[in-house]
Amino acid sequence: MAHITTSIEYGIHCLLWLVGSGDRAMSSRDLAELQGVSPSFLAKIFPKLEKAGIVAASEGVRGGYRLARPADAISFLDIVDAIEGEKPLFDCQEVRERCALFAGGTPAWATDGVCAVHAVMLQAEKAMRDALAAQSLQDVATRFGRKVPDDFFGSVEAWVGDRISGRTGRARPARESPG
Amino acid sequence: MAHITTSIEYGIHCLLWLVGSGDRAMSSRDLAELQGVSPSFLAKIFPKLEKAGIVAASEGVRGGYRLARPADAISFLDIVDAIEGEKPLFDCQEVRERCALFAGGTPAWATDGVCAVHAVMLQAEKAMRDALAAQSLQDVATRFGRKVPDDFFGSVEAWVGDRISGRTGRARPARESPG
DNA sequence: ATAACGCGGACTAGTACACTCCGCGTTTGA
DNA sequence: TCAAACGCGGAGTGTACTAGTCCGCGTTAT
Repeated sequence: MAHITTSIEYGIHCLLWLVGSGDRAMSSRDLAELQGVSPSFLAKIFPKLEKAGIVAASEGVRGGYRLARPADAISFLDIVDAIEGEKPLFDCQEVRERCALFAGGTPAWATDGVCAVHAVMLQAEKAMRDALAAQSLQDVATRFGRKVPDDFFGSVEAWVGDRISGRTGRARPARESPG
Repeated sequence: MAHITTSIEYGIHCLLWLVGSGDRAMSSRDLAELQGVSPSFLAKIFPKLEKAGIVAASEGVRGGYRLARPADAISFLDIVDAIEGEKPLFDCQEVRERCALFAGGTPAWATDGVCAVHAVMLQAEKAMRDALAAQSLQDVATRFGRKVPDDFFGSVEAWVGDRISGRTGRARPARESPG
């Protein structure tokens, strides 16, 4: 099991689909089905991204989400903190205060400053956060864009457009007709 | 809650007490009571440190643990891995394979190499592990030693010696007598 | 007016962590 | 020699968090 959860993983993958989708909003359900993950679970993640100012929501029938700012201004750290809520890597139990030799009262020198063990963990956490902060959504999207075949994003556009118009009845009235 | 657990915290604090205690073994119960933590819980942690070659155990009535190698050859990363077992920071769900556009078969270009999101997380994990590997037990013990008053380690020696001899009856036969 | 949206609360199953308890074999010292 | 102090390991227990579902609400386009 991991400290960086699957919620974060799903969130990042969704945001990557939103990079370059311009002003067209995508619903969380479409993003879920496009990626083969649980729609109801994704629906729990997006409000967190919205409260953090990473995506902007539009309500109503053609509503959905789009990036609230340029993809190069959204770091992986932003996303992790938005979804997980800045949970520390390490939760210091202040063992140093409980030494048996301090029966009755802990001396001042023992609790002065940050616990030495805690300090090491904070340093490690900072190293991790710095690494996450150094990667933007745009970086990874660009890296991914170089891998895909030329017609891929065209296919995605078609798939999304097909779904929206299919639901609102402007096109494809035949398939999956009720009854 | 934290990914670096309290087991690791307790383990590190114990090992710090063992730095400089030379060839005298300390029992896990003494280490627990010296620090005010659960003896039975500590007893679950030490066998992991022993299997990892960080401490050496001696059995029997005056048995206990001592460091298996010099404190400057034991890094925080060694301890974390010994107790937690090298759990990854991130568990990739391979979302990229499940794209709805890949109905039936995922193309080779999509699964080529490491997932781009996973790659970022691996980089962040490496940054954290490097930071932990850069800190040795000796580093922190030295840093702590500069904080304590001159007679502190003497008091510790006395406390430990008192406990051992008190239990085996060589001294202090009076206090806490039964009945 | 209906249906697709986002929103949020309540709920569930599984798992991990912190912690306890017990019984075993080993070793020492009274 | 026998009890007590050790380490060792397995089997628990309670709590908390994660992943995931379900429902009803207000909003909005067709």
